[in-house]
Amino acid sequence: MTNLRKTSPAATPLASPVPTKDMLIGALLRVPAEAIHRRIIRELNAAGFSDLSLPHMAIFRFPGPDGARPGVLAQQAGMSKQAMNRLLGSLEDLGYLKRSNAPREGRARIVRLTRRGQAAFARAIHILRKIEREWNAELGPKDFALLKKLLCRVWESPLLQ
Amino acid sequence: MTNLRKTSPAATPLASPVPTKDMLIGALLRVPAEAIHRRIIRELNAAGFSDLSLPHMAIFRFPGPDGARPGVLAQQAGMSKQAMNRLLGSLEDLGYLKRSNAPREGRARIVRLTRRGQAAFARAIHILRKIEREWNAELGPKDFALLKKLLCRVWESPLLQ
DNA sequence: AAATATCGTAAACATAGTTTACCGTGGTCG
DNA sequence: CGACCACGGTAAACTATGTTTACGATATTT
Repeated sequence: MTNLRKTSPAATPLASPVPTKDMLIGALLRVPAEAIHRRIIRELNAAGFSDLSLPHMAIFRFPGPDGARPGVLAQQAGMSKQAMNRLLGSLEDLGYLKRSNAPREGRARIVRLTRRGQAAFARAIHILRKIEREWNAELGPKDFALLKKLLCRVWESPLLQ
Repeated sequence: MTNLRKTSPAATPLASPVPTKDMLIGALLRVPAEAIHRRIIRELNAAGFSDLSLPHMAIFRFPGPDGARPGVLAQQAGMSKQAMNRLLGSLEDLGYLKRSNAPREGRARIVRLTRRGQAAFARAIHILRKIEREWNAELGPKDFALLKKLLCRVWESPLLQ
């Protein structure tokens, strides 16, 4: 009679009931990409970085922000400099990084990960490697390597405008 | 001297300067998936559906919402029922769909695409097929089919929790 | 030196999501 | 049967996060 949870919070997406044969490349890429994304945050949260949320992942991802300039990070993430700056401010408040002035360039700034920031980033890489091992086991080493190679070719091609 | 644009709006993400060899599966999937996502919205907007925005894509995607129930759509999209309902309301206001009561089940509702909604969904599929043709030409038919097949295997595997 | 472009920042605003709460229907079990 | 409760959907308040607009400081150009 106490009002328990009667609402559905955000959950991991449900797989669609449609045969995979008919699926187009959009869904085939999007769904696993999102699954990985969510899992990284989940495990990062469980690993002591519970103050990191989804949008922070725009920074703790591939090449990592260490040594980069805010504007470049914004461009890589596909968001405005202002939005990126807000994110950076938030992560600075949380103790994951700091912004300092670039040497010899008064207007530029440089992002530096703190020790905690480095730990979180290393952890994210660790989780990703664990995921890669799982995929490797499921698909087999040859096919997994093949999948990555094909995706690399997409990356290097002019397809991604 | 009039205040022209001095700010960087959201742009398409910049490719990172790191060799693809070192990239992990997360980025390899995420970046092309996002590129496709953005392109579909862009072309949908250009094709006369300029009132559709990014979040609407949670509905106009793979199996399509026609005949589905709001709660199921929410689960598939990985968001709360309330958020999905807001989206559905927005799309209903824009004339893309309507919600009606399900027959024989007083509490359930059914989403139905209007003619305009069907047109938009068909257009999205059309754009995706065009993208597939481009990938097919770039990678070669064999390798593109292989890529899709491998992604299907991922989909069917228990990897995507 | 003045004009202008660039990098970073800040505040106002808009959008979109979660949390909290509720209504009506349908099933369950005393 | 009737009380209870689970379930699908909805609405409002709150929160988070992004864009728009605007600006300050530094570098560059003329």
